[in-house]
Amino acid sequence: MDQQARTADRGGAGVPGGRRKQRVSMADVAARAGVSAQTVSRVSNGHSAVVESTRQQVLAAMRELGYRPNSAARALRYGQFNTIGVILFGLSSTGNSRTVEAIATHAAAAGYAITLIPVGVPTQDNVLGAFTRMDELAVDGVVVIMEVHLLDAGTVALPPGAHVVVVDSDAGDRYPVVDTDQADGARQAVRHLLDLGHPTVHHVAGPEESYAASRRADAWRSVLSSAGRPIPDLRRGDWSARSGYEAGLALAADPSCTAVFAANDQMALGVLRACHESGRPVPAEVSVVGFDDIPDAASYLPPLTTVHQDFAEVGRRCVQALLAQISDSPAHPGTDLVPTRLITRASTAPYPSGLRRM
Amino acid sequence: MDQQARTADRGGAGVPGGRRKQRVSMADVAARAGVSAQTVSRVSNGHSAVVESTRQQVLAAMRELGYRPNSAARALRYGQFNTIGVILFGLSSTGNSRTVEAIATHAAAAGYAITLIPVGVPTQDNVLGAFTRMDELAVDGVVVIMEVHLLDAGTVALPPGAHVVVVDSDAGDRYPVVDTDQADGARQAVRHLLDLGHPTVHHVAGPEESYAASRRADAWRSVLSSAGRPIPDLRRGDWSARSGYEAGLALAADPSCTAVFAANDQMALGVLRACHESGRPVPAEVSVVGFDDIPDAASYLPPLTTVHQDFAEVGRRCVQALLAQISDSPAHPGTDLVPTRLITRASTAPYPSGLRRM
DNA sequence: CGTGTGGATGTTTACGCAAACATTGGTTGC
DNA sequence: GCAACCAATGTTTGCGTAAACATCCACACG
Repeated sequence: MDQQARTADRGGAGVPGGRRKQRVSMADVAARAGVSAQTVSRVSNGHSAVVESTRQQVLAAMRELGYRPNSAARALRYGQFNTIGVILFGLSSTGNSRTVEAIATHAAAAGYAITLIPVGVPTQDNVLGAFTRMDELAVDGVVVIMEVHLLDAGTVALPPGAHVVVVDSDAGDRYPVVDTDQADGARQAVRHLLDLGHPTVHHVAGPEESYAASRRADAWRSVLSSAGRPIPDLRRGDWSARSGYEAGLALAADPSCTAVFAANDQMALGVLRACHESGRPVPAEVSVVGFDDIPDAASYLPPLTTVHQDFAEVGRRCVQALLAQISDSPAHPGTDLVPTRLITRASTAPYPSGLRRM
Repeated sequence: MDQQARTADRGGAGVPGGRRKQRVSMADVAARAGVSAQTVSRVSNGHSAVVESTRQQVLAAMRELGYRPNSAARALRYGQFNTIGVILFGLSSTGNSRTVEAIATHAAAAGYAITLIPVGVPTQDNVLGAFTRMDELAVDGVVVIMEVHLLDAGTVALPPGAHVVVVDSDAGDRYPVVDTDQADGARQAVRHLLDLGHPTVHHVAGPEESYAASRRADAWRSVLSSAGRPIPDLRRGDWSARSGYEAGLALAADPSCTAVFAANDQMALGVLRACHESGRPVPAEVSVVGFDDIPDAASYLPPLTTVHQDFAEVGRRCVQALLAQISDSPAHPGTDLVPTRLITRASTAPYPSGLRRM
């Protein structure tokens, strides 16, 4: 009775109608092929020499049984999982999904899977919690994509000894950081507008907590300042087109405003709409530059001049840096900047311009 | 420096200078607390009764040593990983990232991590490969987000016995499917335009391979047909704003075209631009409806009337269905439709209209 | 021919955890 | 007062894998 029950819930009953996915193990393959489990292991990993005939037998057995190595066991044995963890705040935000996709792709190419933990609210506790979870999951390294000032402020200290790469942060003195060259991108944008003859450039910035937003705003300010131009009050949005629209309405109402640098394309879209509705044609009266170069930007009205960000490259470098760390161990703090470039489209024009309407 | 000895014989040899992240195991905690490993396990899982004083001692030891359970060992023991795999084609495509985010969030709430494998080119081999990888990773279930006709065509058969939920596919007869109610959304869009008095509705469809695109196009055709309206030739885009723009140029050149239903918001954006550039104001001369309700749509010129899709809900239901399957086992094929609703904004207007310009 | 040599394969063991079983010591019930 | 019992805790075992070590056998060489 006991015996039976024992066997039963072992193999897979328990649940009504439930055949527990009985995995095929090396032992099964070994039995089938008439060899030892170790030989199966050798074939599976191609390590030691196995005589060809044996090899074929084992392979055949594997095929017939549908054998798949169990990565849990492997991980237990090796202490590593061939998995990279990604902790991020907001997957749907413009660049993040593309960065993650690139990370996943490159990781996959190196035989790593990626495990994702989104953090809803970026508090210290949540980030640390995510890290703990990653630790339990025995990931080999972690990419933290956290645009907010959490890591740089030093409020959150990542577990020492863990392999980690940070994206979009100012923690370059303490962690290896991969980031888009925010400052240079913003400089290009502002200079472009200045070069067109605009006396100064207004800025619709991203939220205060955002590291990228600060960097862009800082660069904007510094270019204006070193060019000896007046620095208008900065308007803040929250990255959304709606917030850009609101800021844009205010800007459009100011006749002295002829050039706007929005900290991302969505907000630029909002500015475009605000200008349009306020009867200030773009680019005839107002020039607008965005940031990100999302695919849609080329189809805005008018097509948006913007700063192209190479998210895929960011992802690639993350994986590269992480893998280097995993195999080489020593992590070198420092910031790896991915260049940006200005894409000139139809939303910017020389100033002063003939008052042609668009 | 007892750590040295440990490190030396434990994992850390091999690599020069490599201190392999020496994990703290139950045995370590047990030793520290002066109890058996099993007791630590009991405390860790809160299963059997442990006397309070012992419990506290163990907890203290855990804290001091920074103990984290090793999920690899756990997975090996239990045969399951508390991980959900997500296989998808194109993370950055509009809805996917939001769906994935919702999946990750809900999965996390249930104590599951998610592992992501993006498939670059959706061929049978790649999908199967991803599945194999998931299998190796010993995930407990898999969500497949694959908008292309791969699964429905039956070309790709998912491994039987695996717990799986499919998003965005027509495989409802063979797998549990969670999907947005594409057909109903499209119907709402087309009816809306018809109700406004337009004699018929043109359609800019998504790519042929896309399941969602087919469903939307079918619904469009069926509404027109049952209303006894002429069915214009359908134009195909590839979801991008650019392709929408190209289709839009052709449409705008046709004076009989007064209403356009674009299969997604991006293409609608392109149509908007095409109409604008062709001097056919929206909505005065042409009404345009999109699909998805991406956040930006509200800021288009003019703000876009579109069909709202609840990606988060799709993600939620995926997890729910998958978890039910994991604990209950029997999977019931069938399609779970998440409702859509039309969001009326400024891109649609009655027809015929006074010829006011926008 | 015996002895070494080395290649092919088998056996043992440990990775960290937890279920099953064993042990201990203190109650309870008759 | 002793058997039956229970609660707290310890011991054994096995999950699937692969490194380390142990065998075995064929072949070469003195």
